[in-house]
Amino acid sequence: MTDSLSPPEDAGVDPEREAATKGAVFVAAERLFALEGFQNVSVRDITAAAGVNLASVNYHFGSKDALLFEIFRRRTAELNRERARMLHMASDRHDGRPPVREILAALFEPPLRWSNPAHDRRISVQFIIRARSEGTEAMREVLRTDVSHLRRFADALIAALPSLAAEEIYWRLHFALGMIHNNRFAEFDRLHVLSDGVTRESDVGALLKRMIDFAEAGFLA
Amino acid sequence: MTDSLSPPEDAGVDPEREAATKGAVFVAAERLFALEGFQNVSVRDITAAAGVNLASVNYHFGSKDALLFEIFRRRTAELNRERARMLHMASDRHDGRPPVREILAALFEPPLRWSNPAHDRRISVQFIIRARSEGTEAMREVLRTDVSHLRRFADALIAALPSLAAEEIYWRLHFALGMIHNNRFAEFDRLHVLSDGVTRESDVGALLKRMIDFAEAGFLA
DNA sequence: AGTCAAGTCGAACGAGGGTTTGAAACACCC
DNA sequence: GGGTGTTTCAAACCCTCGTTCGACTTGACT
Repeated sequence: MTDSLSPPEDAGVDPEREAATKGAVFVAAERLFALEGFQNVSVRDITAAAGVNLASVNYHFGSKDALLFEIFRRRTAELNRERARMLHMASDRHDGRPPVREILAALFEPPLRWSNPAHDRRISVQFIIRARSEGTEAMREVLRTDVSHLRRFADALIAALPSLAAEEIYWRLHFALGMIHNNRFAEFDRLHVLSDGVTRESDVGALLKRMIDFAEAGFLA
Repeated sequence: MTDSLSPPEDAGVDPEREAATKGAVFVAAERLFALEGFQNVSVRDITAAAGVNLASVNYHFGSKDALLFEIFRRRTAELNRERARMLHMASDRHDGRPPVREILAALFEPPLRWSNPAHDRRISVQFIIRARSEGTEAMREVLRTDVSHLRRFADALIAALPSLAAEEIYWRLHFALGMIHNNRFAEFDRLHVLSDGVTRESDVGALLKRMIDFAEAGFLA
């Protein structure tokens, strides 16, 4: 959409390869928004962190809200694509009817894999989670109405659990999603305090297994 | 804490019975914050909705943030008190070692009962949920460090599940809490769209049972 | 009636915010 | 090398917001 402005026209999904300033703004904004919250970050904060001029945000993105929305669209698209890919592969492995456990893995693994401390997109995951509660009206409109991606998962779960009413599936899917959305830095901090340091957020592999175990049991109950 | 300012000194927890203006501000602010988000509501919005003068917020509460914090403290205290009461009753019924299901009921039922559309505190629940992601630094400090209330539940669960490592309990408690925090109006809207209107948020009794069933299965897995 | 503290009111202050502007710098092509 | 379109820059604009101020009203007590 905004690519018509950038001369190199890389036509790619890689933000860092765009016009240098635009990419720097994108990256700095995502980081600050994810760490500090949307309303707590000013355009001046972003441009200062990116080392570019104040007017860059409005020139390259139109407005602060449009910048936010563009980050949101790109990151959610990437996440949904990865989830759909995993679900599709699981479907292929099981003649179109994957078991609950693999459906949940397709739902949980992408955001959790990205949450690895060594991973670049750790910040993207926090951004997406934040968008869910602090997003602008435009973002919330998308989140509320665009459920096509979730429908694939709901349908797969309905097929995997034929004895369960569809209404039940929807509610349990809602619960499972809540488990993901709660994976904010602040919540990990609290858990760390509560458990006296026993829980280690860094071991995302173990966390993924725990989440799948918990949710699978809930679905099979 | 702020009672020293109100002449009638009702010494109660009922906000509406304070000095008329202060109570009106409290109620209007809670409602607006819960519905619109903390940063999207100005002091002018609050005082206009309450039908009082602009300066009332600073006169009665000190600052906008202090008003937010006072609402937060009162509502979380009420919620924690109710949860502790239910946990205590369950403990009495089972010689100090209540089963998982009753512990979860003590955790889930208070906020869900208050979420009933007919209930006054429906708005308070949404306020508390919002505080978790959009709260001020002071609120997040409390949420991060004051885990004494959760510890009671963690201990009860550890006692109820002696074969499970404490680390596992903490993680599963984290998941269960995520299920609650996801009960925002916006999330219910999305679920409603996804299920084509099958799911009914209004039936909180059925929702409570579904949540307990799901979480109990996860703990017993 | 007089006094004093508490509360209310309209008005203004000052800071911080997003956005706009117009000129300068740059890159590219004929 | 001139011309053209794009990008960068410093500065300013303009609005909203939280807060404060000083005067006025109210009510209780002496």
